[in-house]
Amino acid sequence: MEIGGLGRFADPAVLILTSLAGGPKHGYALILDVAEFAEVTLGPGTLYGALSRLEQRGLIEALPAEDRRRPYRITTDGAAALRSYLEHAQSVARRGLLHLEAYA
Amino acid sequence: MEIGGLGRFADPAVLILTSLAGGPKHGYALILDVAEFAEVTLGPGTLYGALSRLEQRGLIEALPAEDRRRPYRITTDGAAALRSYLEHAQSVARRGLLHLEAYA
DNA sequence: GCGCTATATTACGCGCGACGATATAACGCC
DNA sequence: GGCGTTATATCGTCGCGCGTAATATAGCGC
Repeated sequence: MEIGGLGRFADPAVLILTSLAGGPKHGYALILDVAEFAEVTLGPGTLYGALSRLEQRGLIEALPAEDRRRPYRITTDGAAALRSYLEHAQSVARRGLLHLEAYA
Repeated sequence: MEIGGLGRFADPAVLILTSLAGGPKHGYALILDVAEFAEVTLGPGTLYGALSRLEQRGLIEALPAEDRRRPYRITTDGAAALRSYLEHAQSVARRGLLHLEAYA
């Protein structure tokens, strides 16, 4: 972890939902997709832990397994929750970046 | 905590830095400011805990106390860390919201 | 058969956030 | 003048969830 920084935005639940909003995926594919678009590498424990919590909360649902793959899909509730979260995050980010303009 | 949701974006460190990017503030004023612009109420433990961690990491610095108030200011490092964090968060949020357009 | 990729599960430690209790000072109310 | 309320900060503790790593197994290349 880079010294002195905040790190990136790396909430596993949000990253997973964001990836699943682009289409159903199984765990391993999520790791790769998230690593690509968010430059954050989720460890297996982090990922599968977050997946089961998300499923328990009804934000994602499991699809019939193919092979050894266990795919997940975002639910309507999940999409709604993600949208409201991201809109809120955007508004905070805009405010912050605006204030930061003063700092060269 | 609202049933079934993600909650809002509520990382205390980021909310505090975002608020301080708008000017120095002491702890109690931070609680009020954050509550206003982020609709998130930080409890005292949450806030002061995050404050000392941020100070240890050099992202904020304490100013001379007035009265019983202990004001803090964001540092150059803090501003840089915040900016890169928020830009990254924005890019994730944009991607997510774009994908979500498919969902009605 | 060996090693590497793909894919998932489980266990454990620990940071940190959530919440509550406590302290104290200043102000307004009646 | 005592009382409730706001302002302001500290501390303790409890548990969730992240991070990491170890493990399992299947398939492919060679």
